[in-house]
Amino acid sequence: MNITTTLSQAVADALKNLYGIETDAKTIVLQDTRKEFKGDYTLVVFPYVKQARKSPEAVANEIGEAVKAALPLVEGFNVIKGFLNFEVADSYWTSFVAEKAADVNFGMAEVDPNEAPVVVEYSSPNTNKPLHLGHIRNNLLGWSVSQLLAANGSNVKKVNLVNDRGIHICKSMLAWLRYGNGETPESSGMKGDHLVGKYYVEFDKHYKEEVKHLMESGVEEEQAKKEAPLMVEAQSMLKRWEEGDKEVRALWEKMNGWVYAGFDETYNRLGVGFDKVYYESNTYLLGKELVQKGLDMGVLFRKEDGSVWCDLTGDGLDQKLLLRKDGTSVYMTQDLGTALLRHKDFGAERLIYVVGNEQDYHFKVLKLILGKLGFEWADKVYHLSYGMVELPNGKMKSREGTVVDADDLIDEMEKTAEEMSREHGKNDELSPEEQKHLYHILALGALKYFILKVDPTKNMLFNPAESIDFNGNTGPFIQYTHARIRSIVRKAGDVETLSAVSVTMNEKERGVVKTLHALPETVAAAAAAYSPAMVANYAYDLAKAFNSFYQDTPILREEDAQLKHFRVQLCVMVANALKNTMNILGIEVPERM
RNA sequence: GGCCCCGUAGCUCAGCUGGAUAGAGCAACUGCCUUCUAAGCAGUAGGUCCUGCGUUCGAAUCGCAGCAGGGUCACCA
Repeated sequence: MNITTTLSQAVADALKNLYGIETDAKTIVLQDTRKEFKGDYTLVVFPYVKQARKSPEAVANEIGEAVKAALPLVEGFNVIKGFLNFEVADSYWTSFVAEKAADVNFGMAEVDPNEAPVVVEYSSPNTNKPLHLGHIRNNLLGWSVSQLLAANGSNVKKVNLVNDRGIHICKSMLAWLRYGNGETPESSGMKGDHLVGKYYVEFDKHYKEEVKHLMESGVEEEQAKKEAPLMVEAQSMLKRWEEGDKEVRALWEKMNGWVYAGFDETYNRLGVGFDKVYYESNTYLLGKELVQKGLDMGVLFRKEDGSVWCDLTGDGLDQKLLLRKDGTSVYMTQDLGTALLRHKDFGAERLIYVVGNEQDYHFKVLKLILGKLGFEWADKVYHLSYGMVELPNGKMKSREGTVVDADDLIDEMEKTAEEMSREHGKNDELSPEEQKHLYHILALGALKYFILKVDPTKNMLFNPAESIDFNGNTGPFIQYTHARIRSIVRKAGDVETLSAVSVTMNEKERGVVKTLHALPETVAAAAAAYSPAMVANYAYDLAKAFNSFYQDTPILREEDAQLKHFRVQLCVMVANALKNTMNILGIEVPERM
């Protein structure tokens, strides 16, 4: 059993025996003892002094005595004001290391593939322009949360819902027909998604001119925006698409094909992927039967003009449109349909949507309506709502050209990683391929860590200069620590398994061991909070604890064989823990750098 | 304007269900490489935890009000 649960139980027993206070052991909180005091776990006794009718010091001492008598593992305790610090015997920590050192997956749960899956949707791009920094946060989060839930034992399925149809795609198609002169990714050497994005911008440029001209000839702005010939034509193209017009469909397939090739390249570089990809062109009609069902059930209603709505005023929200008066569906309608489809496809235990917080309202409504439609799994829908990424000079605006392109950013990071590595000159003996791979994982390590270390729910500032920093609280720092440890472990050769565990630890070793010990509970807490940031912070703490230990404690140079083995095993455990936690973040960790 | 989120060191961020003197990194300044990788370690300096009131033995954390910032309120997705 885990030491903290054992301790909690002993405390609960003591409370009952000493003062007749009945408590559930689970409600007893033990916190890590602060560094400046002696001890490992601290119980705050203030909550019990009233019932015990004694001073905090007296209560702490009495509980301390009782627990110490009950648990041999508790070697001693000290009391400072109302704080009871338990001192856990070294033997507990050393046997923990001896037991777990050989477990390369310590702290990582096994996944049962037969269990009902947790379905995570993320990425979900539009196919009219390339991926940018905002998408990067989404992709990294989606991937990492999937890894995190899997590390906590969930059977995770990652899905992507590609928005491959709609007016925005028609705009790119139309502009390409008009101004493209048959340009292709091959003919131009341009990545497919960038090429299509180029024509999306092109459309916007010409469209704005048309609107401007119309307004100059006296047309109202709103009217002009609707009447501009390009817009009219894009609309008619969308209509032809929906009617299955062969020509339009062929062009649509061609250009989407370019985009997918481009996306795949970016996904590969980012190291993310999916178990299943849905396309909106296949799912956008879903949800209409649900509307009928809702009408039959009386949870939806039809207005005089024929449009269908859901009344959410009883829930403190507005009325929500589900079918236009012409019978066509809206985003919400589709999302209801795809949720049902996904529920059926996977028999999912949970449906997680990694979508920015600007859609909080949408998902609130989605869950409500699913509930009203009688789906008991509505409360299994979880919107993993993440904050926006801002730049030092403000928000990203595609129209103002202030977007940070995903591919450019990765290129930039790789270039910097190469420069930094060459400067250090430690990797000259690696082959060119190995060097290239190293630069890649360092670049992505820096980028991913920079983004994932921030609490997902919070808006974050992306400062390009800081993101490529390789010192301090960064991905490369942790990668470096791993490489350093691996170097020691390689030099140590085969390490015997520790049999006797009677070593005396120094404070630095204790720090490392205790941090390692906290790995399983950290993963569990992070998974419960859907927060890769908690894992990132843990990895950083562990690396820091190790480096501090490494600095002034001999490992291979240690003469005492027992101690040396113990320390090497610590190294092995830390290396594994760093590798596994970084893997949760989608960050690869090098053997040397 | 209604609803939602947010405000911690010069900057970027931690601080879990309330607990001891609020912590890291960057930037600034000091030291430490003939010794297991200095992408490191050790240290100095830097705070009205936005403001006020309240709950409590105890508040950065909970509640209310105010101020500042952001998001959202489409027959767009």
